[in-house]
Amino acid sequence: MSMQDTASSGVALWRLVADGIERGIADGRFAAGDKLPGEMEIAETYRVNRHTVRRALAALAERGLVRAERGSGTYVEAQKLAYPLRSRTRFSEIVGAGGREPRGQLIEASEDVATRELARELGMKAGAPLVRIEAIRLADRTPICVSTTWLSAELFPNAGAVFAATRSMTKLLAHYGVRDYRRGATRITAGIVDATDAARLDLALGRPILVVDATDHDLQGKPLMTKHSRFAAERVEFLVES
Amino acid sequence: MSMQDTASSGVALWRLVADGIERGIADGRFAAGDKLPGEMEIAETYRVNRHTVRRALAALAERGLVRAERGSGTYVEAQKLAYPLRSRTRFSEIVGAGGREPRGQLIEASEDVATRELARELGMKAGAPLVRIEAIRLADRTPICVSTTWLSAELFPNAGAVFAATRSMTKLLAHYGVRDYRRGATRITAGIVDATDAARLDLALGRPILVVDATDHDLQGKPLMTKHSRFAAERVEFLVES
DNA sequence: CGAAGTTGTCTATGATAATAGACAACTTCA
DNA sequence: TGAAGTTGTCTATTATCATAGACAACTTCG
Repeated sequence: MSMQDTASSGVALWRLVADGIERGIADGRFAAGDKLPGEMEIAETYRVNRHTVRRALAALAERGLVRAERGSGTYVEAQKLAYPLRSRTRFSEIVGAGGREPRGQLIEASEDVATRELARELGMKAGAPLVRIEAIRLADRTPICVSTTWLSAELFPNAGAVFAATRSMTKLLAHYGVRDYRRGATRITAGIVDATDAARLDLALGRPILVVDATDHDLQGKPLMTKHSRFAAERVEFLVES
Repeated sequence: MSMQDTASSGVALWRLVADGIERGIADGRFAAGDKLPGEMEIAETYRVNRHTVRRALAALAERGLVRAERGSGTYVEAQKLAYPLRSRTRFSEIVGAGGREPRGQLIEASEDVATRELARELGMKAGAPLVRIEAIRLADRTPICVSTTWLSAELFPNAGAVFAATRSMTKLLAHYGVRDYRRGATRITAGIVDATDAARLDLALGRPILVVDATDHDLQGKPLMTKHSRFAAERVEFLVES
């Protein structure tokens, strides 16, 4: 097939090939680490020139989805999501910047009371009412992390329902009039996934996780929410900027 | 803006302009009969050459969305076919109500056996003989949708030939003594047209389709046929009544 | 080692995309 | 009538898209 065969669609051929391969990766036909078919074979299935296939693969490689090994083949990258940790950290922006679609999903929302630790982080008294939101975040269809978020039940009444609707912490805060916020200190540790999180993250038992604790503040420095997140270590790599 | 300014996306500039104008028509910024901004003005808003705008407008004109009048302007021509989804849904009536002439055409008819899913929909056993009818429906000469329809080969023997002659599902059923029928649950999703359907619907590659799965029942609730239809999203607008 | 298969790179050609400028043909409106 | 604004058409140039062939560099495996 060449562009002039079909009524010109305004979409480059290599883009169609790249989209096809990417869908194959997204829906699991090609798993992480798998070897893709050879360039010649791909060219035949899409009925395009090998160079067109190379263009498509180059685009995917630039986004880090695949990696070519000379003489051997092209492999699906153990697609670790590059996750820069800055003061202005937004999951949706990070995932979107990688050309993938961010999704958030509420697992559970409940009322809670502040432990001494939580109270200190959030600048309130121990025993104060909190909203606890358990959520999962995905890039395309790949689970990236599960987070437990605590917010003041007084400042953010009904926060669980709002998050369920907006599926985004940023939008949740905007709903209460918070237009911007900053991340405070972020603590990173590692651990082994427990059974609950393993199921949520579609991870095998015994695999490592990155554990991140962080508190977000408004521009005046007032604490807004504190988070306890568990990332699938095999899918993420944090970038700490110096 | 030129293609080399942005990281090359594999989508032609004129296509971006055309999509932008089409969205303006779809969401009502430009109503049917309205005059579009002049080519120069469009070129400035999108920061492209006037010739690029003309390419975009030509693509829209070929699809019948706009009509250029020399010396005067370019006008919005058509509107989408309003397609209400009710229990009594007849393609011919919907199209006829819009003052257009409905047409149906057989693409292919073949014998098939019921998968478990089809068997459940049609209330039969898996492996039961089916007739599969691939058909296209048009309003005047514009393709609206392609449908794959499955019917019991025992209840509707030779259904393919009957449809080829009558070109209407309603008439086909009447031929077997079914005087009236109702639509059951309808499932609507969206997707991207594949190469086969693109050719049948006269759609460019990469354009969206509405995917509708539905099963029709007789007045006693017995399943008659189940359909898998793909509508050209740019030509149809579903109306779900509350 | 040697053969087969893979990715990387080079040259070359034709079609398409996008830009630029100029002018004709036509409509609208004062 | 005439000026302003619109679409239609022409030539020209540059960059990108897609194809084609050939060969190098490398990996894998018998």
